[in-house]
Amino acid sequence: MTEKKKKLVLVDGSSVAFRSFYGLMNLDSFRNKNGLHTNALFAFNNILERIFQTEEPTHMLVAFDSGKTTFRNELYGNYKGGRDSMPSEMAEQWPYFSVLVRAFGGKTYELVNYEADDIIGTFSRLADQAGYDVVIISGDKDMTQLVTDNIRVDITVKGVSELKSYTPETIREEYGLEPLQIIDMKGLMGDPSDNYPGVTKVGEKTALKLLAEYGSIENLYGHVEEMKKSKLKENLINDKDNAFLSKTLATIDLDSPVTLSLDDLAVEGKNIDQLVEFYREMDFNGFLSKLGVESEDRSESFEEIHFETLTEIKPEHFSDRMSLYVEMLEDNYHEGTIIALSWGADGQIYTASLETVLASAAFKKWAEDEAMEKVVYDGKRTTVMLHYVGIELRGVIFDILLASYILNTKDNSKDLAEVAQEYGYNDVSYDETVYGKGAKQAVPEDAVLHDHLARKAKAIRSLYAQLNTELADNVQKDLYYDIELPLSFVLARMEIKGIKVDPERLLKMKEEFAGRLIEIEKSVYAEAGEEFNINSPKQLGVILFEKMGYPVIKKTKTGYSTAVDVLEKLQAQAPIVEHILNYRQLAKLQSTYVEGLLKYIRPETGKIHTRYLQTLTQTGRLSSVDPNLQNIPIRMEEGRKIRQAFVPQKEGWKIFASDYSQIELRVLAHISGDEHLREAFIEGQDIHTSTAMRVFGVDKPEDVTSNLRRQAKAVNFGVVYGISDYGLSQNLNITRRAAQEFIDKYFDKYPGVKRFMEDIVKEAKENGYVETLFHRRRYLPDIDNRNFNLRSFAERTAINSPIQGTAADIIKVAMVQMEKALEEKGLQANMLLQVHDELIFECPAEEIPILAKLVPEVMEHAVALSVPMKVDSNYGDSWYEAK
DNA sequence: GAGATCACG
DNA sequence: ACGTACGTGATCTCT
Repeated sequence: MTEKKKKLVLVDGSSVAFRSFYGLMNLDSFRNKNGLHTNALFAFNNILERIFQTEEPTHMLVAFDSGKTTFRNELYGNYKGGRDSMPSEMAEQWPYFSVLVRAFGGKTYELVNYEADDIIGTFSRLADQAGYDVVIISGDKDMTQLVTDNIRVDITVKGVSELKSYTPETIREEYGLEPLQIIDMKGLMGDPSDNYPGVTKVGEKTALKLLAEYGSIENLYGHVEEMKKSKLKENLINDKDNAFLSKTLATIDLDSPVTLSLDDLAVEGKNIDQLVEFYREMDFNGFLSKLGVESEDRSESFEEIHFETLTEIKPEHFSDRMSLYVEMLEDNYHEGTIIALSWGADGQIYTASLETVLASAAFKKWAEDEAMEKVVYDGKRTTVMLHYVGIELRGVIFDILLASYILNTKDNSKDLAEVAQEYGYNDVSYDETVYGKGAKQAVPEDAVLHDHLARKAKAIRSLYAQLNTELADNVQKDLYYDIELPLSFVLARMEIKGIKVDPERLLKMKEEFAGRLIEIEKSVYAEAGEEFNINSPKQLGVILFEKMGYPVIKKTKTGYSTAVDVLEKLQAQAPIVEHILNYRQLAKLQSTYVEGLLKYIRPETGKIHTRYLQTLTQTGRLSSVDPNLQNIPIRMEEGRKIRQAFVPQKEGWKIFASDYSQIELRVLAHISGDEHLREAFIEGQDIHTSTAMRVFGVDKPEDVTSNLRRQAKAVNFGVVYGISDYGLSQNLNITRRAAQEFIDKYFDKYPGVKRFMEDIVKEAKENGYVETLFHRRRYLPDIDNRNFNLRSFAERTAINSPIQGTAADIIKVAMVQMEKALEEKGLQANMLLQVHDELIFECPAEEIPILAKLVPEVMEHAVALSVPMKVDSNYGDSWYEAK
């Protein structure tokens, strides 16, 4: 047996610790019982776990910077000068990083006068020479200078959740440089974060260009006089000293006087006792459970809970304002099975099996009694689950999950324990701990199960007052009580009602598509000269760009892009592309819509019951799953025919649909107050034509060509998305410069919109969040991030969220009112679907004239804006015909 | 489980 | 200089 090759993992402890800290900036939610912040330790633990799992190192070292000054300060006094001191939230965690590493069985090391980089550089060289495989993990790209055939460098991206690997090949690909030339690049660029200058006005692009030509700083300066006169040449000459100094500073010392040998770095294996102790100290209960010690230890640390598991339920087991929890492991409550239930109030908690509950009249009576108020966790889910066992839940006055989502859209876990912990309540286990996950998921013995459910019932009841107060503090009680909570029950009824889908229609399409797919496949193979999997972008890329030699237009992380916009650019020169596009379109329809939907038709009723996720999106929109009925094709006629399968539930009934016209732009007109945008809506103009006239200086609407209108439409969309020149240029296939001109023109003509955009970003910076008209919040922690990408994204989000979110608020109000109106008028019509700005109903044919008046009436006046709302309606024998 | 692609607003 | 349009979900391939 050959010995396994030795593998050394070197972690840049200081840099990864900081990345952990800033990557998981949710400071408030990561504190242990003593108030110590633990966010960075939590993230650091994750990365250590991943290292041991994926790399399986035989040797390992985590290096830390030591002290304030190093030999580099002797070369350059200002080295790393001007840095803010470590935030106190980080400083208090600092001593624990090495404790954690040692518990994992790894070594830590620091060396006076040297940085972590130098320790790592030195050991990587030693290990490379000794024939080890070496992996370096850091948040600092400078490390890539250490890459060799045996040394790989992984740099953290997105906090620490992702790593990007650098090998000699990837460095050549990305920079066109050999690893050692990274030092020259840094020399020319300098490093603002380490506070040393390079050559004035030289950034990455220029540095790469220079190195492509001259190879190194030394050679560059050997030939600098031969360069033709330019600002660049001047700067290079002036800053020569800087360039050489900063190259020296950027060079990692491969020969630092380390006092350990490679053998000292051998991995010792996890010290479970130390890990358990550490996790307990930090309150990392999730990690404890992964060690398999959680359940006993954790429940020991729990307060004892008093509850009764009933085998016979009587009226005295109920009182007003109790919590209610119904347990089911499946996500999809339309087809899952209830395991058991729990309910109660202070000092009076009960649990019972489903069988026991169904055998008693008392439970049903209490559950259905509107006057008996209940607090729940996920009211919609609870309502639907109980409906399927013949109980119509009423009297729900508070939903913890829904409230938590309103308070912070990020706090929306389906596991009650996670949300509870967010609010400082820890006396309840995670579902994963109790039930396990994946293939190992199972219901535990009754004692454990009922204890878990009793704790949930207690948690729900305890959290109610706290969340209610926070809603009041945030001025969100109206949003919660008048919109979201009533809506959850409207949605429950829509889901339960379901929509009828004609399987015959879909089966016909399936057959037709199958035949055509085979034909198209043949054409593709004929053009390509071989058979391959057209569904594989990887294989398709090889055929298109290697075998057939078409020009590469765009690349993805993993290879060639074969997305539509790329293929369309090839269409003129590549006959195969037409077939591929046809294939893609049909394959999508076939797998996602024809076959996909058929799977969801319930044979007993012929209906599909989607689930709306009310606590998922960051803007307040709904989403739809299992199946998604909010993305049924409409843009292409071929796909639109799918809608022919969506029909009314009864003979002689019709499908009726109403949609808001331009709701987001109307919302923008309202909240920005821009007079020109408002005027266009008040006067009932076509908004894109009106924008075209103003932006392109056209006097009469009839002179706006379809092309101008199309461009204006793209600009309008761009505005709603938080416009950027690049985004618009991509969308319109024009130059960035032209796009920027459009944008400038637009802002010139719609100054109110411009002001809104500036103000809302300012507001986000001041408050840390933005709001809709109804005070729905979205927190934007990245709004001040030093990373340009993250910050820009947060800024665009600050612009878009109040617009998209207010539109979502409006249709939600309309839905609540709509259901009430249908009820009051005693109509048979059912509201079935919501697709962001439209509502779809079914009704007897004779009710069509009533709906045609009632629905737009309700939708248009659900909310009064400073511009009118407009709603268009249609109806027919299927969803397809309601267009 | 992630990435690419494509369906919708 | 940076590298992008905003919000979603399902399916397929591939590691």
